[in-house]
Amino acid sequence: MPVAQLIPLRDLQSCCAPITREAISQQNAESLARSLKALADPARLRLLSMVAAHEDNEACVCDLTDPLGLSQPTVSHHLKVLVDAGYLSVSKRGTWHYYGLVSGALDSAATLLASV
Amino acid sequence: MPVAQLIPLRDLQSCCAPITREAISQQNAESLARSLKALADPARLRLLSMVAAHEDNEACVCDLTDPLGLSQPTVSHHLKVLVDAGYLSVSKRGTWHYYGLVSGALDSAATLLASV
DNA sequence: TCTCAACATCGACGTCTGTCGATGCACCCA
DNA sequence: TGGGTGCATCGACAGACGTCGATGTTGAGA
Repeated sequence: MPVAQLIPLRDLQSCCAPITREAISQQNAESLARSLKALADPARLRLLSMVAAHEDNEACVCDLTDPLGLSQPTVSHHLKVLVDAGYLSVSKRGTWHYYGLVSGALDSAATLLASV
Repeated sequence: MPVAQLIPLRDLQSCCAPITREAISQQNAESLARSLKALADPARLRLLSMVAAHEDNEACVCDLTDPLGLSQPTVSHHLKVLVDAGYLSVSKRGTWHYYGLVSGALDSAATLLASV
């Protein structure tokens, strides 16, 4: 087998291999980065997991604050970030605010990530 | 059908549903957050995608700087972050530094994320 | 050995982010 | 109607982050 078939032909003026497909667009990169930034915090990952660990996939702030070891305003802040990013939803019943998992949100983020 | 069967019985002293499984640990949350933080930036997502778009999944800095629209030190910084997080690897041939995808790294991050 | 090119590192800067105490708001109950 | 509770918002602060120009390092070639 000739060497030319073993080593792909390349433009020797360039240092790199040719491009074989489209890269992600700037807009899509910014959108995915925003979604990932909302998840890229240990407190928020634990909040998501703790909500998922509750029956019916919902929990109220009072049950999340103590196990997390953070102040109530900080927990509220993190929950707001997760709601704004579309991972959690809120429903208010009386004085309690119930945060619930948005089904499929985490999975679709993971799918987008794997396709980068 | 009795109401008791329509509305799940709950401890009325508590505001939330009971816990049905273990939440993620603090250590695992911090580890996953570090991995996600490395990805949670549009420039780094585009870098990963641009490397993946090159034949053989590798590219050198000079081919990444211009399309990204950032300065060479900034691109170098982002590449270092991706290498430190295990998403890229470097191989040096002469003056050129080739950044290559670490196979499976993105997928395993996506899998971890989906299991939160 | 000298120069040039590719890339990393350094130092500095403005901005964003995580955190908390203080405070405000809505709801329940006596 | 007044007090208490659950939660959000505000203001402030320290630390982390993204970016760039300047400079250092390493290898190739004259």
